[in-house]
Amino acid sequence: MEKALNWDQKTLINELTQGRELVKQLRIHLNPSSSSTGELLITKLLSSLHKSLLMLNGVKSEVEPQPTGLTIVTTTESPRSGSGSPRSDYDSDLIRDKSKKRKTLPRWTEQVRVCPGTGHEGPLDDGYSWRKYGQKDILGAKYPRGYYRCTHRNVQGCLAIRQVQRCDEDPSIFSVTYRGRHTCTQAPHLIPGQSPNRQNQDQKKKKSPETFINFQTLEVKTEDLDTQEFRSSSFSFPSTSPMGCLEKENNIFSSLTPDNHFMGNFSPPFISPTTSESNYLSPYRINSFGGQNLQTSESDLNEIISAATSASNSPILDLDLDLDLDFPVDFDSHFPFDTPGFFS
DNA sequence: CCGATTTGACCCGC
DNA sequence: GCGGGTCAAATCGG
Repeated sequence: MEKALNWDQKTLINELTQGRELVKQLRIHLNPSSSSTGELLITKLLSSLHKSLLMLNGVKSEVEPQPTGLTIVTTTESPRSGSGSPRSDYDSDLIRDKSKKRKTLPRWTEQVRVCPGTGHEGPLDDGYSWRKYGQKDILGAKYPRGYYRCTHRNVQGCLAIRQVQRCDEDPSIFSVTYRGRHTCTQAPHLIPGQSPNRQNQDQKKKKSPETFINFQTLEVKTEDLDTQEFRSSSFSFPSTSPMGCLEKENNIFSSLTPDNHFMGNFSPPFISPTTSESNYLSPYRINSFGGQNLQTSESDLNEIISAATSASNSPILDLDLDLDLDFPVDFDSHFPFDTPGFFS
């Protein structure tokens, strides 16, 4: 998307990126719970690398060289105060209680490609249970846009929403827009590393024989974020052909989550069973603390946080703090989110 | 029977 | 008025 930087920069970025990945791997190798100091150091290291990368790229993003050859781009999506915030039940709540909420819901878009050759395509499954509540033909778009919300919306009040739209030119590419974060404690199948062979399903049962098997995140766009991260998100579902699309990479889940760290917003359970046996270590944690993949989301909070960040010079304060009132914003940056029941 | 999807109507911001 | 987003009744499917 973005034009390429000059070669030196690219090389530099490449190196930094590699360094970052190495650090992440190092983190994995270290017993995460044993050394908080080590963890902190790593976090800081990552932060430095991250900042360097950001500086190189400016605020906007740039291509991160992919070991897999896949190009992932992260871009900032201009905030659109958006149309349509009609009254849905939950919307009404939000609107009545705090009208700003809706507009500032964290939002990011991912370009996801269904792997060709698998013969599978269709609804993307990121590990969460989505319930379709609408579909709409979009002007200028060849394919309709599907609207999904978290299945547990009613039960747990989870406000996560997802919009899926197939790309005009390349039907194998879906543009998946997420809005809001999952506040629900998702089903067990969400816990990656636990039972890799049971990660999709929940939705797409019926008439869509097409079960999503492999996809790649090509692009991640975020909105309301001033902290960007290049995302190297390439992953594949092992359902049929784990290596269908790409070779396994140990950074498969290095930076998948656009925003959620602990809330588990979009943490696809892409643990290739052939890739990782790290049962003892939840990738969530890795993700979460991949550290700076996290971003602030709510624009309002954003300001506050960025201010705080620059002021305190805290390394990883660009955590997603869209916790609203549910959560104090002052938790420690190296809070042990690996606590399983942390949110329940 | 229950939960998910479909689909036309409705709402709302621009 | 238009278009995007959501609702909700009807329908589907296990």
